[in-house]
Amino acid sequence: MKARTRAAGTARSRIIRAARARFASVGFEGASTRQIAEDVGVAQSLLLYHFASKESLWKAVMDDLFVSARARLDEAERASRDATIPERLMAVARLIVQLAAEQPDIHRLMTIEGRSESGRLRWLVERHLRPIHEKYIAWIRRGQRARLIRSGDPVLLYYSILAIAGTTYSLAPEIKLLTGTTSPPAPAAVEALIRSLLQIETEAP
Amino acid sequence: MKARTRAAGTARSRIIRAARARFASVGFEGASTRQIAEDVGVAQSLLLYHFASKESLWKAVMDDLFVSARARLDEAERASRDATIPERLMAVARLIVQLAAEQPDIHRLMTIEGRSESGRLRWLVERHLRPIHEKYIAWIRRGQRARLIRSGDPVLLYYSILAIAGTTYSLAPEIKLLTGTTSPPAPAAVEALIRSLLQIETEAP
DNA sequence: GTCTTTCCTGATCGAATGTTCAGGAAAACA
DNA sequence: TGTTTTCCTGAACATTCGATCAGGAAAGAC
Repeated sequence: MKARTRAAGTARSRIIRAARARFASVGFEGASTRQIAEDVGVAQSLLLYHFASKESLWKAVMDDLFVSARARLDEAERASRDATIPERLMAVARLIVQLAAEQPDIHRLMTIEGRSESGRLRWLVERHLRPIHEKYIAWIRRGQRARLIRSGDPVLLYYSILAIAGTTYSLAPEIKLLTGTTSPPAPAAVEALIRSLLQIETEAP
Repeated sequence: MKARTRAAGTARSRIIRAARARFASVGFEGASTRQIAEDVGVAQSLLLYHFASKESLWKAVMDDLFVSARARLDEAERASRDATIPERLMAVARLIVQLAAEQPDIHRLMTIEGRSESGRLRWLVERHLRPIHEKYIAWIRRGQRARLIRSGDPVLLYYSILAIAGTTYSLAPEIKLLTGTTSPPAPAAVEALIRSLLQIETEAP
């Protein structure tokens, strides 16, 4: 049982990883199952054995992505349990920047789906996005009531955080072509930008 | 001659408009010429009569987009000719926000191409992006030397402006699904956010 | 009127798309 | 060992893809 599931697991997970890259770069409609299968080095029919359809493969990619992301978000929340709301928010923002830097595909996948109201977007919002987003938007609102965070539409502020963190790394190919710089900005610099966006003052030690 | 070119002009431009929408929502690979033709209500072969290939249609869409955008940018520059560098930059930022609000497809098209190093991205960077971006990044640098703009990587700051302005409107479908709000944030609110990001102080009248 | 250029359609091409299915290989169970 | 479940392949399906081409319709030139 062990060897079998391990072998199956690697094949399945390698498919998911290749599919994530394809979906992230050319979108759902643009990605082809044959191309993904070739990336992995398996028969194309294997994709449809493990996942009933192209769409359910896409859902599996998203589930895989968000399961690990949400686990790390929970961890960041627990670690900052005793801090102030703005600092807890910054702890989350720091992780978001880190995730975006490690796996720019996350932001690519989400911005490619969020632009048109499709069934996949609805699925994504209800299953993964809403639980995450609503929590942190509520945090922003709390911080604003305590006058510790910049005023203004909390949704706009929240999406600005995601935009800065994500775009910096998901548009790396464009920025590289434009500037010639090989390495993207350090997460610390992006984090500092978000801090000044929210007008959270740095704590004196 | 007049009636003919007018009729041709409208057919051609209607194709460009429909192609822009399709490319923006499903990307280059995901968009199909047949679908675009159906949107316009013409034969698919007409697309390849006016534009030699799908790729040259995409380039025509981009040219059409940037010709008008750059004209308006030039106008904003001229109008703010006598202002300080930070205020000139804010005048440009205001226009960028306005453009993003009017035509969210612009940001969608650019973020969909900038994520993978393709021939189309290289074409776009050299033909349109570089002349625009390098100018404003130089502006940021000048403002920083005069201590009128927040310090930090100018490229990061510039792309953060684009990210905030664009994402707010290009992800409108997602935000609408998430929050239920029908109307996106007012451009003035986004502009104020950019101002505080750059730490540009509001002038006293 | 005729002639010529421009605009547009329909049919068609080979290649690629997602999906289905029969059957083989491999592993786990007995 | 033999049996059963799981994993995987190759061939085939109908549909759609971008592109080509012959020819008709429309419009301007003469």
